Amino acid sequence: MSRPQPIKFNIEKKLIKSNGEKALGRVGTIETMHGIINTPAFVTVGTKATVKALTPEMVKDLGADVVLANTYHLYLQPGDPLIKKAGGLQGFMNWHGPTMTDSGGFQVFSLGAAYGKNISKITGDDSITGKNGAMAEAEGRLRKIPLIAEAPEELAPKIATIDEMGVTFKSHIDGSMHYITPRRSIEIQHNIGADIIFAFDECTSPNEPFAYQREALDRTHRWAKQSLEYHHSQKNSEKQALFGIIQGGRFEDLRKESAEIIGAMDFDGYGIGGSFAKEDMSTAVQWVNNLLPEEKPRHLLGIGEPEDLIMAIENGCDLFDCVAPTRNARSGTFYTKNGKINIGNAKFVEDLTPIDDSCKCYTCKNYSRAYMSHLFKSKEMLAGTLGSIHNLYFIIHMVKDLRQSILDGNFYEISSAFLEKYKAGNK
RNA sequence: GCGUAGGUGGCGGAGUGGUCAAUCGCAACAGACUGUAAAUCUGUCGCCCAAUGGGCUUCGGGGGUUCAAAUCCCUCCCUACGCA
Repeated sequence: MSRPQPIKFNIEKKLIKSNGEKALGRVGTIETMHGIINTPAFVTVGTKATVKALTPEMVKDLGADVVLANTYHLYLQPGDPLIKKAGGLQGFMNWHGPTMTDSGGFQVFSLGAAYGKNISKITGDDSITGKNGAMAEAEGRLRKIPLIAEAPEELAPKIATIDEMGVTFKSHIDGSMHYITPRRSIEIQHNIGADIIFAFDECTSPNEPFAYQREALDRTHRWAKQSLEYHHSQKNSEKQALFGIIQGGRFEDLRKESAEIIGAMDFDGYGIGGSFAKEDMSTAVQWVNNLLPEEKPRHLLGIGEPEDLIMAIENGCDLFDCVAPTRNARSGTFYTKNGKINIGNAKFVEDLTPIDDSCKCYTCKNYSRAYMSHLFKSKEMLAGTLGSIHNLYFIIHMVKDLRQSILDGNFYEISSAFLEKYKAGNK
């Protein structure tokens, strides 16, 4: 009955509301083969076995506990057999702490339904209400291109298509065709060898109607079962933990059903997936976390703006990964306690103060906004490095501070004080 | 001094009688980015306005031809190269 546990999750303290009621949030630790993750924890994204612009030593020094890479990307390049040969992800990329891999499920979405469209992990109302479709139609008329009304999907450029058994991808690198099934995703993730891996799921577009969400959810549930069964049939399940993923779009009944079905499967933890409208996220997380088994860790996939992290921590998520800190950093958008700034703006050219005067990161301790502005304007490589150090430090330490505040019993004071200043700065 | 090629918006550089306030690139100015198709993408970029439109002044200076000129002619100024 009891199989060896690849990770051990301990809850140290639960969040208590001011009226004495228990909230969903909690503080804990996840023990993996390669070290401990103190939760809630921000998971640094290193899709292609590298946190863009940073060495592993920098990532470690700025306080990251864990790095997440991507199955789809590493399978295509350099190929998972090579990574296995190189000693797994840890050995290959020289990161000796805990690691995770995403299953490639998100690429079903970003290379499929969302490909070429203005839809992303967080989607504004415009695209949900179909404004982009209308604009494309107008453009089509302008160019006298006949629109095939009954088959708009055929016109949509996508390089991933779904069938019952799996997903066909056209490599974004060289155009070659690849077929990934749940089992194949787990096989690849076994070769990559991260401490925590994810079941292969279908992340749906919020534009899809209920009927499709229903169909996709059932498929994701079947895939979850296939992922889990294959995983447990392999020795790797003794050292790698597998997380199942909850989907269900914006629908309460689907989300709850998914939490119950996936939550009842013997996963080592759970991921909450999906593409959200901003206002949907908090409710979806609450529906799901009220139902998931309390004693297993929960990962809110792909989330990470400061206000979202506060919501996620309050509502019982233990892990969250996000490309925002590093992607924003590389395009010159930095987090500060007073909101985000764009270092490219003219007002920073001669600003000799640090990005955030209260920040203790390497960048803020040693460099000014004027210097960062100069690095960006002159397109120097160091810009992305110093910027990523700051943004990751900011987000990781923000989460660490919130973790501590739960231990100290002042989460609500700390988080609302943060939000007040942060939102005022963003206007 | 003679010859040749040129002088276009902050810069580079298209255009060579009408559809030109003038392709494009850079710079500049702003915005976006949430399980990384991303060191990326988008918008603005002569001036003004009651602004999915309208008005005004522009293509070295001046003058002309024409219904119409950045584009043709004359003249002056300037630049590069060649010859003296």
